Amino acid sequence: MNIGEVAERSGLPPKTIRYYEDIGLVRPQRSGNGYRAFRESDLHKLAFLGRARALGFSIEDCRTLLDLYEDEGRESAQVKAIAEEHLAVIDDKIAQLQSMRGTLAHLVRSCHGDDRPDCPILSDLSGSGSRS
Amino acid sequence: MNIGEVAERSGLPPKTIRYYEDIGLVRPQRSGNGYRAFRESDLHKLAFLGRARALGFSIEDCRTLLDLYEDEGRESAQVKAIAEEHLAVIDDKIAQLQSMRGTLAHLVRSCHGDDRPDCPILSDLSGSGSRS
DNA sequence: CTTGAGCTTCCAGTTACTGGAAGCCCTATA
DNA sequence: TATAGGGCTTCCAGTAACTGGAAGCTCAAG
Repeated sequence: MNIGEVAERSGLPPKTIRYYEDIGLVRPQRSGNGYRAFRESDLHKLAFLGRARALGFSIEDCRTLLDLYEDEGRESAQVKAIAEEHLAVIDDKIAQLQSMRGTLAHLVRSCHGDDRPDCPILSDLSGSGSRS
Repeated sequence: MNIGEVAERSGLPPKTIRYYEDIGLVRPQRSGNGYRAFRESDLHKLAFLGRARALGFSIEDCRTLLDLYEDEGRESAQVKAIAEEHLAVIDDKIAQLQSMRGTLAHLVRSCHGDDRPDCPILSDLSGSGSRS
């Protein structure tokens, strides 16, 4: 398989696939003409990576997960630990975004948004300590 | 004021303040010894930036907001538009994270997490189409 | 006069790609 | 057979917003 087909079947752009090879996540063979020659197992790995990335795992987490996937003697506890840690990170991010969202939504609501210059959003940013 | 005091009073690290000067967000004067000499107005700007960044505004948004803040003839509608756009971005991010969170939490719950190798998390990532 | 903290600049690294340029390879068609 | 195109290759640079670290100047205290 050439990279184009793998890209289509895995849903990853060719650039990303080449990048994943650069950083050692996949090791496709090469044809005589220099083209990458992907096996089904490479495609499988790339699809795995695509799903893991879609769940927000970092590249390094993905590398570890892939290693565990290929390690018949793994302990599922190791996988679960990574997932739980990642879940905690996601929860932190959500909490932070919701906090921002709260403040920002309040400010947006309080701004009349017309042609006049006075603006509670800017007042707040400039430090008028009116925390409601 | 030297950078150390400004850092303390604004809550921004010195490195960040120098970076903000590099990209033209603040323009402190210089003392004879080459040290940056910040005025109160610079400190005020930096605090403004700190708050805007804490709300998740991009640096370019911050630049625009700062310009609007200093423009006496601004229309509050311009500010509100930026804030609303940013709010929409935040909402998208939250939605995406919550979607990840849902899938991931489900997977974590379904993994026994012991010394055995079988793991629903890896099964899912590897593409066993068991979407429950 | 020395010591140490604080300041300076500059370079490199972070994350995970993405865009673009220059150029080879392969196939189909005129 | 010549050529046009699309796909493939590598390499370099850029993204966002800093952060770490090195080398070296400045200043105040003892």
